[in-house]
Amino acid sequence: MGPKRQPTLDEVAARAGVSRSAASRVINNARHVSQAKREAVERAVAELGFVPNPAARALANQQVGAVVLALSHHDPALFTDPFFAQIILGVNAELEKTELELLLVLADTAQGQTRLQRILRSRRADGVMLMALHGDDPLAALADQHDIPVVFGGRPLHAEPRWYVDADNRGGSRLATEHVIGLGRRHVAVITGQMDTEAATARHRGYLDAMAVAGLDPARVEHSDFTEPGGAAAMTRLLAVHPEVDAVVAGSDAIAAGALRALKAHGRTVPGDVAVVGFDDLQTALHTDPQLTTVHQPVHGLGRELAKMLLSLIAGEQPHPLILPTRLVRRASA
Amino acid sequence: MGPKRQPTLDEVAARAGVSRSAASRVINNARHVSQAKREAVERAVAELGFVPNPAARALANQQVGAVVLALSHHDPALFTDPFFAQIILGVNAELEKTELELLLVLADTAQGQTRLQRILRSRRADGVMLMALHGDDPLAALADQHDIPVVFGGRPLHAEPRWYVDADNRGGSRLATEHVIGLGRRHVAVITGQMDTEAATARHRGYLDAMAVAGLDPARVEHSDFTEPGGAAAMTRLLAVHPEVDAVVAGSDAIAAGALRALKAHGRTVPGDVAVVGFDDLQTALHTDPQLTTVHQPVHGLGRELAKMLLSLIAGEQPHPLILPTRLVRRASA
DNA sequence: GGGAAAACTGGGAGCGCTTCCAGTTGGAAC
DNA sequence: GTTCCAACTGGAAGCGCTCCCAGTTTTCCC
Repeated sequence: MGPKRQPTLDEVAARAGVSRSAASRVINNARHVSQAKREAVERAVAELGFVPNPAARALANQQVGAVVLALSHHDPALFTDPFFAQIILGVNAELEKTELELLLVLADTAQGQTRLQRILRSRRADGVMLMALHGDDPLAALADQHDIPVVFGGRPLHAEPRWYVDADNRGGSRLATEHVIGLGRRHVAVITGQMDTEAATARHRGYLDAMAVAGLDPARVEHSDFTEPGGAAAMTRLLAVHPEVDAVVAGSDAIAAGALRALKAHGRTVPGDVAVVGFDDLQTALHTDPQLTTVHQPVHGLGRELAKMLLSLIAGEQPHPLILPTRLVRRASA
Repeated sequence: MGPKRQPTLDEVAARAGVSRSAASRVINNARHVSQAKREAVERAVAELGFVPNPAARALANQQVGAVVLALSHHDPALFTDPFFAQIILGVNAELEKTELELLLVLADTAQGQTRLQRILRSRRADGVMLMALHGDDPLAALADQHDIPVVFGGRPLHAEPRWYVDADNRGGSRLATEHVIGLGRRHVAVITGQMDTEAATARHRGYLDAMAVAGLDPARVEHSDFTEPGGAAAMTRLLAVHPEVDAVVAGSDAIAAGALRALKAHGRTVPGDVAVVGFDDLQTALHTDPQLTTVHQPVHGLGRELAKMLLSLIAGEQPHPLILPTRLVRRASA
């Protein structure tokens, strides 16, 4: 920590022997600067190690040079899910191409909500990405209340936002269900995530779709959260109520991992006695025993598209909502 | 997105019938404001929904109201480790008590490095938390190059930063090793993380400490990265070279999980044939089969302490480096 | 009731950068 | 040589907020 103040544009201009305006034009490589002055300024910039002050820039420009990624989840433990890590990586990958910084807001608590509100109101960012909304989430309404672009990752339960990126949850889940039915399983159960999320309900619908087409009874259902312990607990309940179950379509890989553990504890073999299909296709799916047959959703891509959509919105374009395809990945568990 | 411009301090002042200075004093609840004016201003603020513009504030104040958490890792996949999620949660928990925003920088690529440089130079943040440095990491040197507080999470390999928070890696690893020795194991191996990290080398040293005390041969060592596949590969190598191994001290839970998988694949039972001890005590440790005996390190707490240290540094205090205790958690694998 | 100390008050000068605008310049065309 | 136009140039006015400071009002003692 040496107290060296950063040089200002004025100092750069002085050193280069030009006016501040000219220097500014060079920095922003605008037109109307002669080659000579441009080079002089560039030299001065390099020599002084000048970096424009973002606060001053933001003030003059009315743009901040930062966007926020808000992760809304009621349970901090959920943030531990590699899903979010992949989203962040995806967003980051896209942002790295720009000069924009990433503000991370964990809007789980009431604290976080207020925080996000404040950010929106005060123009601390040029745009917002909002992830994983629960049904009662007040964040959803925030979008059109403020003069700032907001894109959604996934959809809120009871609203269709103007801009969002989502995965084809329903289609993917249908694929998964069809797969186990194709395997000859007839007592197919489903373990959902929180039903106050769009993802969980859509995946449940996919299951219903497939079961209806096959003419099978879709009544074997347990609700859970998106965690491993939740999945294990749900599986245990399922075995108690429907001991005949011979396949499980899980709402996520974590749930499937939990189900696997519970099945093993109850002496059932996988996929022998019970076939299990997950959803997400994260690293976890490779580390279970047996490895998980699962529905792949492009999580990293979702993050990237989220960022891209926001960028194009900030650039004044009018992007279309996006639904990314999902596909079945066959491994050992089904 | 309604184009409602946010009100400015001037408008608030006008509405409250006071000067801008007075209004500013109220906002920052400084002294020298009569009760009457204070209330008038507060009313105006509420009515107008005024929120101070951070850019203007930053410009006038010379403080930004944001800190950055920089995660340096050479492999994006590593970021997926729940370890980082916990760190982020811990940091966030502490930051929520303040008005500071969190800037997330993934400094894995050269891009990220430049980015961090730029942030430091341009005073885009009031402080920096730097995590997980590899030995050759140029980030380490950044600390004292700029007039901005920097605290380290973990230590760089060849440097002792002025301010850091770390876990007692050496002590924890020694505990783990002593534990398996106490179990009667004599052919104790170690699988390390990347040896260009301080954490991995310190944990290796802990193993050496315990082996020396017990008078055992500390030569069974394999190096790996901190991932599950890495752990599995290392375990396989270990079995090939030292088939007599009866205990493994792993450099992380992920490594241990991989080792477990490899052991099972090679027909060894755990803990029967081989005892396995992990390090971290993250969720993963509960989801392996058998559940992992492991060294607990307070990751969330590490994040919190990291943030607290930075805050106190920003507040002008001189905090001391901190080493958080680790402890052995006994479960089924050893 | 007088005087000094304490408590307010608002004007104004920045913080560092962008950008409008009224000039200048330098050629090319005539 | 003019004339004109496009390409430059730099002064100046902000962007919204903080804070110093000189001036004004209150409050408090004796």
